[in-house]
Amino acid sequence: MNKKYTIKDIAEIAGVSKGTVDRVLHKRGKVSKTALEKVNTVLDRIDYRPNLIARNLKNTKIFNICVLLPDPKIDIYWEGCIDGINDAIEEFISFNIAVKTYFFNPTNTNSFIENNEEILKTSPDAVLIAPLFYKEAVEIVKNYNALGIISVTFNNYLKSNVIKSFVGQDLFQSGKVAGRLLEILVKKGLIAILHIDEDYENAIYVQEKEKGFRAYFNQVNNTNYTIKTCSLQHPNFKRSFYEFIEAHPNLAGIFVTTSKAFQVAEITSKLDKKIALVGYDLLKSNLNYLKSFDIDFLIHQNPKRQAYLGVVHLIEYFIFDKEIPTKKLLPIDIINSENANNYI
Amino acid sequence: MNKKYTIKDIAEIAGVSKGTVDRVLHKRGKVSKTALEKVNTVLDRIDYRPNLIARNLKNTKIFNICVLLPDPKIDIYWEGCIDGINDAIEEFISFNIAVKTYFFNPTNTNSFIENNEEILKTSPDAVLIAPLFYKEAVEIVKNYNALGIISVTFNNYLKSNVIKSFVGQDLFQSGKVAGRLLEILVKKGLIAILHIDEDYENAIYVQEKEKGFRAYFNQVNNTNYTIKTCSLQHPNFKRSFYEFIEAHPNLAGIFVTTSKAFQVAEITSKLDKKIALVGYDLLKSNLNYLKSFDIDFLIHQNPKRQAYLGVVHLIEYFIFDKEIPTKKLLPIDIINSENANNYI
DNA sequence: TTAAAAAATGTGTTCGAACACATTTTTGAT
DNA sequence: ATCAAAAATGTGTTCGAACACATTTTTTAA
Repeated sequence: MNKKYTIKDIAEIAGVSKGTVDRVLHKRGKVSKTALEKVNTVLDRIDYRPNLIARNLKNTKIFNICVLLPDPKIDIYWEGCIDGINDAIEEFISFNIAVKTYFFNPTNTNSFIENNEEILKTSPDAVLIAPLFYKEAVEIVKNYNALGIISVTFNNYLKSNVIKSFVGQDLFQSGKVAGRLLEILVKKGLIAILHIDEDYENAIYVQEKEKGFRAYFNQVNNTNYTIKTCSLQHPNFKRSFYEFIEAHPNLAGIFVTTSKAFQVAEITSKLDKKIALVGYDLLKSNLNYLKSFDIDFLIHQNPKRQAYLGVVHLIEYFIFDKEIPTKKLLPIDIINSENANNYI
Repeated sequence: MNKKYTIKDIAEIAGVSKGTVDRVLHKRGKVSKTALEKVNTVLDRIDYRPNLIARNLKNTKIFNICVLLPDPKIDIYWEGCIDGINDAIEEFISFNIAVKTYFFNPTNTNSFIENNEEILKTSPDAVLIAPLFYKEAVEIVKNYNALGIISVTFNNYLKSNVIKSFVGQDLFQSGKVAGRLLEILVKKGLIAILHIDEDYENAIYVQEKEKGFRAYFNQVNNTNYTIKTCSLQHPNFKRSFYEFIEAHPNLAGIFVTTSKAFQVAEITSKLDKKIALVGYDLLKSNLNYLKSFDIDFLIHQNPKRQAYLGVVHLIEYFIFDKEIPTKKLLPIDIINSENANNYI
């Protein structure tokens, strides 16, 4: 382990006071050219790293981080985020960090906007935000930037040059993962890409998954398959899905692009032929069908870890002056009946 | 955020000096019953948590952690551990932690023992150890315990009541994961469990994988398969494997229990029929065959994260008085051609 | 009762970075 | 040359926990 230098050491070596060293390090106050050169000569020679422990003890400013995400009571997918956020809080409990979580109704843009107003009242230093509503989110982060508030997004990618960072999964690539899985599950026939309860035209993230899925089959140039997109909505989901099945007797596999594979499995599990099924997310109802082999694989988006990393990145930025990665992509976890328990 | 109390606050509320509060907190020196009660009454009322930042600034003892693992130059599987260890070091760079890594030759118990002697000379506070040599490792950790040195194992489980913790993968369960994967890959026929270059009688870890694999098929009671164990060694590996293939024309799938699936793929990729293949570990040579679909899945043991967690657990124990989990099992990551890049 | 020893308490210092403010030096104007 | 202002430097303090050591109080023995 290299010797750890202190400001006092540098002052002694350079022949100046610790006040002058401090002023050089922080470009603060006034320093003569002579003193500046003396100190910089020493700094060039040694690997000085400030004692971050000491720094944080002295600094009493509390950094205020807000998290804005959909209400897990309305969409259970987001439940793990709470744990992820709390893990981050606990890990940095000794540092001056305040983290506050706000939930918006994922079916109501007004809720999104109102919660944002509440957040602004707290004068946050940074906001971690799941930008479900694209248009509104773009305006919000622009406003943050104007106010000097750092914004980081997670789960849903938002193209914007004022966002500091994105934490999430490469959805295009996850579509390719699903493609490979379905290729193994099904030797030939029709594979449906199923969007459930999504406004397909506006849901960029399901489009990305579909693109990746199709790209996989283009890439391997496998002509044994027909791929068909199908977009179904509640409350007619069941009836529409039955009609789709009857209209496509060579249906062999289904790729569900949202968390709702369990709704498909509920129906396919009762058919007298096996239809392969790949979906997303470790909801309890999905897991039940995974364990009974009615769902073959799930792709884990790990919202808990997304939220955790989003908060940790911000904390480390404030506390340790650590660079925030522009984009942090999570692994694309493939889940089967036998490894599911390791991920929940 | 709750108010953070200091020792000074407690002293004021209790009507004693901060020295007395310190003595109560640390059961140090002498404290009268009266003062003890006064302070404890306050402590019962508030959630006092010491400022760990301040504590670590004052404490100048350097905790000495050693890591003993196989030489990645000899077995590349362990290469990621270096990065994992360095990540942990970097993350706690501001704390008084010294981490030193020692490599032993994984084919030579003397090397293991000699490195252990070197470690003992440094009077470590803790050792993270990959106990490849079961018998020798048991003696070593007993000695550590007698010397008050904390030992944590990773990757290979070692049954011992003096080891503080194990970080690794549930190998039995990983065998079940492989079972489910092979069940999907192959509808019927012979599946071989292949141990390559392992002294099967002594290699508990490949036995565990096999047990898990067989347990999966017992559990689903699927009679479409015959499962056969095969143990092959270099330098006759190729010849023996060809003989095995010719002796078993209905061979449909292979489960390789070690990192050496690439050696199998080298041969199966040239056959005029497809044999499904599931192996372990993201060695470059395995990844190449995964990308060309000659290996269908790999199970990632994530040695990097094992080493990282092992070191982090020790650091947090020393620095934050954090409990070390007795056993920390990593997720059993299923890797296909499309998500591999996310894990390397 | 008194003095010495033991018990108990209180005060000051340390860790290292950040920074306020006191003090010294330099510069510019008269 | 002198004085005032600006530039520059140095010293002290703060953050909170741990702990050494000075000081006070209580107990014990004669």
